[in-house]
Amino acid sequence: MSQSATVDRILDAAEKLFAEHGFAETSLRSITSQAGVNLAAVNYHFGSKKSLIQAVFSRFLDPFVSNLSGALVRYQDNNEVLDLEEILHLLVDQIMAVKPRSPEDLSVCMRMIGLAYTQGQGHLKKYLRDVYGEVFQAYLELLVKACPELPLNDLFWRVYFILGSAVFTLSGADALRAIAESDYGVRTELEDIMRKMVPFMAAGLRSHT
Amino acid sequence: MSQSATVDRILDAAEKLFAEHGFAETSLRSITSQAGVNLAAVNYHFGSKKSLIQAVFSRFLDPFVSNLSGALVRYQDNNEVLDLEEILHLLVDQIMAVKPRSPEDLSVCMRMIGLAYTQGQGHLKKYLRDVYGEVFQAYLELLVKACPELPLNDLFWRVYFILGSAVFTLSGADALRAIAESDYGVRTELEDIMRKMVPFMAAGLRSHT
DNA sequence: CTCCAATGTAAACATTTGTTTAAAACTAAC
DNA sequence: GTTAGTTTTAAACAAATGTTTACATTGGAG
Repeated sequence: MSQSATVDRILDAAEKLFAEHGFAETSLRSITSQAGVNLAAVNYHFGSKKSLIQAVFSRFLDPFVSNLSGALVRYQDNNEVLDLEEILHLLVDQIMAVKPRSPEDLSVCMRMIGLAYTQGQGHLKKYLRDVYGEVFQAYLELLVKACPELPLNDLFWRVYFILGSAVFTLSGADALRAIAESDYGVRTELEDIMRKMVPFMAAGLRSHT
Repeated sequence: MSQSATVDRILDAAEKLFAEHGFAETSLRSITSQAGVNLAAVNYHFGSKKSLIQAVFSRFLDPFVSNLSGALVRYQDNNEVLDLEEILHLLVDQIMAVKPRSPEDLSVCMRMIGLAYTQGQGHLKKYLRDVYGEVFQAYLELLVKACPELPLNDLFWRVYFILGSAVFTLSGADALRAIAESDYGVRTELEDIMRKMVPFMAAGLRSHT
């Protein structure tokens, strides 16, 4: 078994279990046994459980953010002004461009963002800001331009409103999709959920008090 | 020290620590030492840590839901049709009517709802549905009536969008308020945040694809 | 006062946790 | 084929966890 095989098996197992049970509730032993590797492999390859969590995180987020960053500078260079729907769809497109590895990684990622922000301290929040803060700011600029009449202070809060919608709905997406299917007989894919968010969020951002 | 004093001290300490660090990351020892009571007191008075979590939950949620339930039947009896803003403000009012004990309990409660829904299984989700499901359904009815042209399936998802906004923003409210104050020089109370949510959510619910 | 149930306390319990160690197995270059 | 470096393995580690036990203390009712 080559190195990358072990590393990937750990990442896959961790991703799945984190999405199911959360981080604190998932032990290294459950991860390694699910991955079929030795317990010590996590500390050998990743150093610590915290680093493993961040590795799961960045495996999904790195390519997504890098794609997004590319798209953002493209729009900045062209000085294009996008409307809100286009700006929001940008995220959906970039997520869909990265996603095809598994349906779980998006949920894990969203759950991590949720924990990072709802959990007062912790390494995740700092990690997020340090690694992805710049692209986040650039994306914010786009939103500011698209909402010229909205006070910055209000935009600040609304950004967290839409972030909350995404984090909450997508991190529990599996359970919600099951409910939607049994109650309304409609299969809703992750992409469908995100598409449904766009007009909702755009209208919310545009609303005036 | 009478019984209720110990019980309340435990609940206060647990609420504060849960809000700061989360549930799994908060040990009974930290709770009891912060409360100034013996470690065994938690198991004596509550039976287990899970029950303590639910007790913290219901101390805030019980009076809130009972108030809300009263308001709901009042509107049902009068056959009044409220618009979306009024329906959403109903929640703000009922929360504010209960809240004045501490600013933390709302955050704890929101975090618990978040965990209950984003954490695949767990006792919290079942507890929530068993105890408060009925009122939640009644409130949903109000929303359905206020959005007659919206397909039920879409309303389902949008309800979780607004729930996500509330859960995410309010459970991390302390940190966000600090950022808002330092970046924009505006002190934003919990009630202000909730008031800002109302037009955002109403517009989102009304939006059409 | 006496007694008894309720409450508080200290200590110990068995598990589980993340991490480390030291030796074994493997891999590939010379 | 030997060697040097990397990876895997089993075992042990210390620390922390929720829970239970057995005993003390309390506080009011008879």
